Order: sequence, then C-alpha cells, then structure tokens
Amino acid sequence: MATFRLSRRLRSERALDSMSDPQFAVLATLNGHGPHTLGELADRERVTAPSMNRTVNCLEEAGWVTRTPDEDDRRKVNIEITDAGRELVGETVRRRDLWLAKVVASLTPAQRRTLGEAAEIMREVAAR
Amino acid sequence: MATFRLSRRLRSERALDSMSDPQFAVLATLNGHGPHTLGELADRERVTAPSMNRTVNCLEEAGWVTRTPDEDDRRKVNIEITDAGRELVGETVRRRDLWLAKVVASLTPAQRRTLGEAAEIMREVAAR
DNA sequence: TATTGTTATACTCTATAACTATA
DNA sequence: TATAGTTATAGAGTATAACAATA
Repeated sequence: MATFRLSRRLRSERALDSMSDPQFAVLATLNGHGPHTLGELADRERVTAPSMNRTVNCLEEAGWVTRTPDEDDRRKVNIEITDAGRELVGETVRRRDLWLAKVVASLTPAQRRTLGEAAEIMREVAAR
Repeated sequence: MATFRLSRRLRSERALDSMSDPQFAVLATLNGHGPHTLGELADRERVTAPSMNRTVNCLEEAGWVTRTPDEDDRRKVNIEITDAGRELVGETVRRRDLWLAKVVASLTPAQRRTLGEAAEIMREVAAR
C-alpha cells in the first residue's frame, strides 16, 4: 500500500493538472521510444485498443500527438509526439525531480540510507 | 523508478475479477484501522468527498461496508467494514501477493526490516 | 478470412457546484 | 455561520461487442 501511495503522489507532480496519468504515460513512451501504432501503445500500457483510441483522441485534440496513416500497411496509424508534447514531458520530469529533491533533503541520513537500500531491494524484487 | 516498477509489478499480479484499486484501498484502511467517517476516508485517499461518497456507495451496495450515523455528531457517518468485507480483503491480498510472499520469504531478516522501515517513510512522504 | 483501427454502449473514478441536515 | 455528507452534472479511463477498411 505504501508503494501504491508513493507512486500516486509522484505521478501527481505533473506540469499540467489537466493531463491524466494514462495520457502522460503514452506521451512519455512516444517521447522516449519514437512513434508507435495504436495497437503497440495498447499492448505496452496493457489496455484494450478502444481504450487507447480514446486516450489518443484526447492527446490529438490537445495537440500533443499527431496521427499519420502507415504507408506500407494502410490499416495502421502511426502516432507521433509533437514539439509541444516533448516540451510538456520535459517540464513534468523537471518538476517531479524538484519535488523529490526537496523531500530527500528533509530526511535524516538514516532515513535516506533506508530508502536507498529499500530501492535496491524493490528493483531486484520487481524484476523477478 | 523503483517505486513505479514495483507498483506496476504488483498491479500486474492482481486478480482479474477482484475489485478496483480505489475500492480496495478503502476496504484495506477500514480492515486495518477500524471505522472512519466519510471525510476521514476522503482525506486519507486524497480525493474529494463526493468521489469518496460514490466509492463508499459501491462498497455499501455490494455489502462490504455499512454506514452508521454518529451518535455524538449526527452530521457524521461512520463507515465500517463487514465480515464479508474482511473476507474479501483477505482473499484479494492472498491472490495479489501470491508471488510477493515467495519473494519476501527469500529475503534476509535485515532486508525485510529495511522494507518495513522504508514503507513507513514512504507513507509519510506520500502524505505531504 | 484475419488484422487494425474505430464506433457504440456501459460502468467506475474523478472533479466542481449546489443542496440538506446538523453544530 | 460553519461543517459533514449528499446529490447533480460533467469529463476521462476502462471494458466488451460490433463495425469498416485493409491485408
């Protein structure tokens, strides 16, 4: 439960309050790994195609991504992040890092050590 | 990053037919810390009162919690988990933590102690 | 015939604003 | 007048089922 709550708190540190977590997750994927088709995004986020379609619709209407029909397979649609989308992702990352830095600075050395050791265990555990 | 990864790993092990995360979070709180008023639950989960009211409605209709008017302050409503709710929490936890139990059992006592201490810090930090 | 994306429909979670009952 | 809870309303994320376009 502590993991879920901290994860939620970290996600709340975003550049735009109006941008939801699912939308940001898609934007971060496109920013870091290039254009994806709708099906690829749905598989990556473990949601259905209609669900991802709706999320992409919101991102497209807001100008964060663009849809382009695939030239080789015209059933597919390539979704690509815009310059405005890249700027938004960068701003969110900076804000999140700032919040984390303040929190860490307020902890005792022992607490920081505990979190550091725990993070290592959590990474190892999550990889199983 | 460790928090995000562990959170995602835990969710991926979640039973398909189990309840939603917000509902489970409320039920787990009531199961572990006794009855709460609506406002207390809303503050704890960092959502608005109307949002929590709807979640509690779903839990109440399903028979997992009960509403009881407070005797001292009749504006308040005490929300309490039912026996069926306790049973459901137990089932959900067992299913979600099936793999985690094995992982934790493989850790050293010192590692388990580190995770326990880290969980407390994470809860405090997430509440800011 | 199979795959990819979309639309239709329904449910939950979320919020703000307005309302009721009580302090 | 202030507070606790509820209702009204709206937007987003989720799903399944059905459909269109393309391979």
